[in-house]
Amino acid sequence: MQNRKGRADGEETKKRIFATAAELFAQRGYHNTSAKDICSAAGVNAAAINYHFNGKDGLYEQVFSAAIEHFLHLDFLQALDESHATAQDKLDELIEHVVANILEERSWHGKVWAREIVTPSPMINTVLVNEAHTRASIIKKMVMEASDFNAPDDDVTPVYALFTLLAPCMMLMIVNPELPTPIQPIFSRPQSELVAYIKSLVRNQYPAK
Amino acid sequence: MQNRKGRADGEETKKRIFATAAELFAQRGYHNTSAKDICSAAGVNAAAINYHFNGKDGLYEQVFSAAIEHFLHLDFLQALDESHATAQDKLDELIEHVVANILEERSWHGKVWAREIVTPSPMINTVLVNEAHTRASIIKKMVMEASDFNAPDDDVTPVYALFTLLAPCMMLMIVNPELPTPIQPIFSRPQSELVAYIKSLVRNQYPAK
DNA sequence: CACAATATGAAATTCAAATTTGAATTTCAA
DNA sequence: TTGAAATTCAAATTTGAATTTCATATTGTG
Repeated sequence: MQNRKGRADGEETKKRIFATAAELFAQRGYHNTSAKDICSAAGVNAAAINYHFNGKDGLYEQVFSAAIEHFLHLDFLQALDESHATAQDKLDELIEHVVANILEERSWHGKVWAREIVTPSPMINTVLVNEAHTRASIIKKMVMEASDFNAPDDDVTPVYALFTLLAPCMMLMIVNPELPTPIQPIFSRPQSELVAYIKSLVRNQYPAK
Repeated sequence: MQNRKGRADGEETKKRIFATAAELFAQRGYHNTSAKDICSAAGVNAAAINYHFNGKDGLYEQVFSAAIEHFLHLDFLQALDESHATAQDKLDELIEHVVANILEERSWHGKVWAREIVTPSPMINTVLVNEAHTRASIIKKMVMEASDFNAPDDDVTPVYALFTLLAPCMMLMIVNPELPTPIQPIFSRPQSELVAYIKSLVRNQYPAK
């Protein structure tokens, strides 16, 4: 019974629901996205979410897990950390990678993450402790190694350094580029310019090595 | 009939509902705050919101209007703009003012604003065009005057400058200090240190005058 | 072929939140 | 003191979203 293959399009429907839900959750957030919205956008029946994901919550949980898995992919970070490039080069590559990720058309991973920070669901605490902490440590280390600053007993310095990198990224993830905000022009600039901007922000904070 | 004075505590109840709602909307956002939550927290009957504010939407509208009115108060900005201090001093005072506002205990104005940016309600467009644009222009001008950078035809520069100031502020407004995020330590630092940090971020972006 | 497992769709149910209602209470002013 | 307007309250209703049900359709396998 377990390994019965089943009807061919089942998996297809499931994937379509997942993809649509990810987009919508990223765009509008959990509470502004009804199950019906997802189903009609995906062109499937209302019962499908329940059948495949055991309800809207279950669907969100899977979307969020995937977001964690893919945004700031741990393997990438660790490989970068262990590479033999100079600290400055590592940091540059990280920034390029992150900005590319954020600006990528239909990249929902970062947005789902960011929304979870702004309006946390019950799963946030575990995730922060398990996933975010590991990644943050690696990034903090990289940022500090690239500067001349040798963090003393006062170890809040790396946290500020991290903050300098995170704040503009978060902003880019969260603000809707369609809205006539004062920073809207930034969204139509070339990606390389944004990358250069963030690099300089991070570098100028402490004396460069 | 019009100028009949009416029952004494009516205004009082209305104020209490408003204050409670503002706190809750700031803390949890519109969709995570039920009308019943507001009423029971305010210790009033469920019908009161409808009676005084014509429903939850009407209440939110008033809270948001007040947030616009009080956060980055236009009079303050204009007075600062027209003062005879040096550009650098003006900018410093602005940053001090904003950070103080954000960190102030029970200051809901900025949070309601920030949430509206993240998850816009239908009123956002008008507000951005009418209110945000005016304020952003003044701030951009101040940031640019304080730097050595003379904006050429390429006028995206002031937008980046604004971004450098807004991003960390937005982050502070949005992230819940109770959550074990990687940047949590920042929330227990003295306010003066945060102010100094943001000042240096903004100053270092372009050659100081 | 036929049945067993899997998937879909439309309609019904459940559930929680917002709103409305109308009776009771308070206040003010004539 | 009495009546009209303002306010409060508890209960009922409405609304909208999520979930469940069940009848039906599809597919692979014995």
